[in-house]
Amino acid sequence: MSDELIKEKEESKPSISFVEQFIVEDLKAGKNNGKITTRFPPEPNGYLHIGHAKAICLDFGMAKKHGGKCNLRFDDTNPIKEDVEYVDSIKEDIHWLGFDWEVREYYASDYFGKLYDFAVSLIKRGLAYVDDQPADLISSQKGTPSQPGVESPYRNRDVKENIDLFERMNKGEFEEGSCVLRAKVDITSPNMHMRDPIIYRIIKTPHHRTGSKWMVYPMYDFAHGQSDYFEGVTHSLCTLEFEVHRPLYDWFIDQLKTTEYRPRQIEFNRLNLTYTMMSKRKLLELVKEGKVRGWDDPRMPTLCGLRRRGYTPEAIKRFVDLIGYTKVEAINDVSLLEHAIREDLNMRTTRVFGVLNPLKIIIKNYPEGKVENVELINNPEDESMGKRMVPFSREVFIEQDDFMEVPPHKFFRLAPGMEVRLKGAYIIKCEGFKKNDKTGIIEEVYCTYDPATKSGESTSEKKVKGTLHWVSAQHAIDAEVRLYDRLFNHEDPAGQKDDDYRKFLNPDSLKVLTECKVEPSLESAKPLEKFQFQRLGYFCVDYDSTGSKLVFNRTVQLKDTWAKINK
RNA sequence: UGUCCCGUAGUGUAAUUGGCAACACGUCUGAUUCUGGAUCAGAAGAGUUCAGGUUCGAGACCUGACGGGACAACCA
Repeated sequence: MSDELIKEKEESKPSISFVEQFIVEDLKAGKNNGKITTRFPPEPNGYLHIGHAKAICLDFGMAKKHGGKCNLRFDDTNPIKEDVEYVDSIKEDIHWLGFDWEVREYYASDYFGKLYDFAVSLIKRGLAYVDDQPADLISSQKGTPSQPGVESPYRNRDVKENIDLFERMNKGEFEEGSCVLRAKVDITSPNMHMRDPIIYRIIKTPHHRTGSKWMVYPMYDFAHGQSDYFEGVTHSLCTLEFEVHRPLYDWFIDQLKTTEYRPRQIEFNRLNLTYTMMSKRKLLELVKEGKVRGWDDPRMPTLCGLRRRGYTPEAIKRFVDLIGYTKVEAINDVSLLEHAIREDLNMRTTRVFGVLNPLKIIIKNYPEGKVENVELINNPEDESMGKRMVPFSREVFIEQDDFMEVPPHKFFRLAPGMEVRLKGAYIIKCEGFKKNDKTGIIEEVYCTYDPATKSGESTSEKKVKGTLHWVSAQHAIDAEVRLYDRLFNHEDPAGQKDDDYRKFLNPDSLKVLTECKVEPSLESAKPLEKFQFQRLGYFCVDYDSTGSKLVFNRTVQLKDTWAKINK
């Protein structure tokens, strides 16, 4: 290939998603004056999860890239399920991800008046009617996906009566469930959503924003598209399951529009991740049943859970970028998410020493009482992060896994007669150990060090295969470390027809280690601060930390080829 | 028995809109390394669900199968 060809290839634009292609086509065609406005429409009935992050990135991302705005709109049409608690957390999570709706914080409930008026207008045009039948009857008259529905006996009530009834519904004169307002579309349509959909129902539970002003609330299909319309949204991006709603979305817009402007719904695939699930209802169950410690349990796929786990917004956005937007219902491998966070944390975290399962090493020829401060590089990937001093002394802790009485082939760590380097300090040689005869546990290991091998000023030619992390016993700080594993031991726990997802909960998803030792520089670490514990993984200070006790969450392990060889 | 959507290496996405499949993750080599990390070099792995058709030429277009999914909440 010629240099020019290579250059051409490198400069060619990365492909854009089908969603963006539609947007670009619309913009080029001059639709809606060639402008773009999007919206992110969460229902305030739960916490945001990483699946929402995918939608947020698209909604805000497309608007920004093409010179438009993205509104935040709470889809709060069901007071029974919704709460302000969720509104606040949703706003916090969007900001944390790095997106901003500026002053455009809207609520579907802002439009209850307009929506009501539109409903009345439909009634007047003979396009909506009050149905007095009970829910199960209406439902059975709708037919099934393969059988057309039949008309309600109330379908042809006259306009005056319909208006009167609808007004009285809203005044609270009727019981919940006693009647509904339906759009008159096509009861025989092959699309169930077109079979005279219910557009208003009576709910007497007070709404978190409008209180008891309304007794009648619009259904999703009657609120969403219209809200888009009221806000001037041009591209209403949602997930695949709303594909069958689109004809109804368009039908309402047709009844509503007075100019050329119209919003367009485009559906993309939702995010599925292996070994977890995104159902808000099921996540709520995990919380309520105490299967996890709350919405922000670091094992949860919620944004607050990932945040507490040590994930960064950059890594999440990078991940979302990697998986793309298509119409294929896919399940994404968590290993890709883990790749994204490792890549990010590798560049930004300070390397520190932390020993999870301490084993004491006594260096017999190192003077008692002597302390040396050895210099360590904070991040080999980024020189500007500087260096720090770490105390070294006669007794240090190393990882239990780093010593074996009878080492297997290719074990480059400590074993009787073997030499290893204590990173940043000296090369030591194992001369013996103390073993508890009853338990078989190695309690202490005895070594000698070679003073000529000090890091940085070594006068020795000596080389060793293994380098260990360590913490000086007398200087070590105690810490608790929480190790997380996948919450479920099935790739698709919620997708098994015959089995409840609870059956697949991983009993080992949380391991708490309380005897850990970390280097003294971590003393003042604050919640959410992130580190690489050398040779182990990335860790993040938990909110549970107190002045006297540090608690760390393991975000993700480092790749471990030794563990792989060992299998 | 319906309508709609989808089907490209193990996984997720590409393929200049018809010119004989690329990237990322993962996997496996090797180099390097005071992190068995990172980095670097390289390899294996799909002939695009199947069968027809249109075409000089099809992953892409058409038809039909097959497979997966969505739709029967007074949820969103």
